[in-house]
Parts: sequence; structure tokens; C-alpha cells
Amino acid sequence: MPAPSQKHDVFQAIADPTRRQLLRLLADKEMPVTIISRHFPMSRTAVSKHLRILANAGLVKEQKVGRETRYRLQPEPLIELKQWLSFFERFWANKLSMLKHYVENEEIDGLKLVESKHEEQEPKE
Amino acid sequence: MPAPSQKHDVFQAIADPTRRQLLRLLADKEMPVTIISRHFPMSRTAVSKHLRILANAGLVKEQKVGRETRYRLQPEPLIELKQWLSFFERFWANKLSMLKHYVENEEIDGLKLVESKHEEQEPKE
DNA sequence: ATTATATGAAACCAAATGGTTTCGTGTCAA
DNA sequence: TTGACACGAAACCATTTGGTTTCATATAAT
Repeated sequence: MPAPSQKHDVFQAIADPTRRQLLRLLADKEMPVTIISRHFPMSRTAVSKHLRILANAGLVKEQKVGRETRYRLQPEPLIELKQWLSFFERFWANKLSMLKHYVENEEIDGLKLVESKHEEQEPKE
Repeated sequence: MPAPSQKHDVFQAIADPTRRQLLRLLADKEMPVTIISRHFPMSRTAVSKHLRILANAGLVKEQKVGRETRYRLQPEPLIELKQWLSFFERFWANKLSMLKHYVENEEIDGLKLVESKHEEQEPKE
């Protein structure tokens, strides 16, 4: 059993906005540290530390190639997040109030909502 | 427009394990601070501060009733998390490796996996 | 062989975080 | 009215966090 020595948990790893941006950046391309750090307003070393935290959480995989270390997304640990979320879905599943958010944000899970005919309405009390 | 003064964002709010436990606890029942704090190995004041952070993130609603303040889950901001996650789903959607996690964790999104007949198989290379 | 590049490690620092104890105040009960 | 209860605010503290700069080392290029 591998047991990836997860010193940092996923929840903490994604708490930082820089790290979330890193995950997006490394989602489809593999990149070396120097190139990565060009996308951020901080030192290479700082970015490197963020990458280490992501790696500890298993969210990113590093591969040494010559003198550079390339990083890429490893999305598997996000499953834990999804599972955690799924617990709460039963609490909003029937809530009209969520609709508001759907509308405000226009898109959810890649699906865009379109105008409906207000078939469901608040009773007029 | 209400604009809930979100000083703390959702990602940071759920980063702490105590706060995640709080959300679960307050998911179905509304509870006053003192009762809530009995579930945690720390002072009432500490729990109170966690509740404030959750409230600032909009994840919990407080209602004053007499001398007590009752808290309850407000799941709406979790939408943001779900949306964030949805971005990454396209990166694991086709990955066999996720299957491993499904099996290991037995359950995903409230659906339990059952034995299949291995209709899909890895080609034998 | 020498120089330039890519990187991590280390030492350091300010600010945020997660906790404590103490105190003041509003509310309920006798 | 006098207490007991529920709570938040404040002051305080240790540790963690997110950043810096400097230095050492491995690899690549000339």
C-alpha cells in the first residue's frame, strides 16, 4: 500500500488562492518551476514552496527532467472534496434559494441555465 | 442587494477540521453556542470564534433567541466550491485511476458502487 | 574547464491563526 | 432584586503561514 505521506490535507492545500491558481495553470500542461513562477507576483522560491505543499497533498506530481523539475496536476485527491461536498448536497437539493445562485453565476457543472417559465413560485402568504 | 460582507472566503472557512465538523453538526439541527461547544475539546469562546468565521463566509446563519444565539447551516456558499471543482472534473473524467478511488472509498455522491461484470476491461497490451 | 541556468534548503520575518483566560452585559429565573 | 446563565469582546500567547534573501548544488552550454 503506497500511502502518499499526505502531510497536508487537500482542504488546507486549496485554501490559498495562489495554490488554486497553480492547480488551474498546471491542469493541462506540465511546466518547470521557473516558467510557472512567471505567472505569479512573487519570488520563484515562494512558488516552489506552494508547489511542495500541493505535492504533499498529492494534488501535483513532480518529475525531474535534467536540471528542471516539471509539475503537473494530479486531480485524484479532489475526490475527497467532492465526497465531502456530496454530504451537504442533500441539504440544498430542494432549496429554492440555490436557484438564485444558479442564476447569478450562470453556470454550474458546465451546464448553463436558461430562462424558465416560473412554474415554481413562492406562495403569496 | 444584500452582499453578505464575506470577509472570509469559503475555501478558507472549510480549511479547518473543527469548522468542517461544525458544519456537519449544524447541518440539520439549529443549536445554541453552549450546546455546540460541548461537542468539541476546546473552550466555548474558541468554538464561538469558529462560528463567526463560518458566519462571515455565509456558511452559517445566526439567530438570537432570548439570551442564546442559535446557529444553523446555510449551505448556499458551498456552490462556489462545487463550481470550482467542476472545472477539474474534465481532467479526471476519463481517467481510469479515479476508479481506484471509487472502489477504495466505496461511495461517491451518495451512490454506492456494486459489483459489475467487468464489461469494460483494460486491453491486454 | 568555465560559466550560466534551474532548483531546493536555510535562515529569517511579519502577519494570520487557533487557542486561552478574564471581564462586561443582556436575559431568564427565584 | 438577586443571582445564574449565555454570550461576545478583549487581551494575550504560541505556532503556522506566506513571503523574503542568500547560498549550495546539480545540470547544461560554450
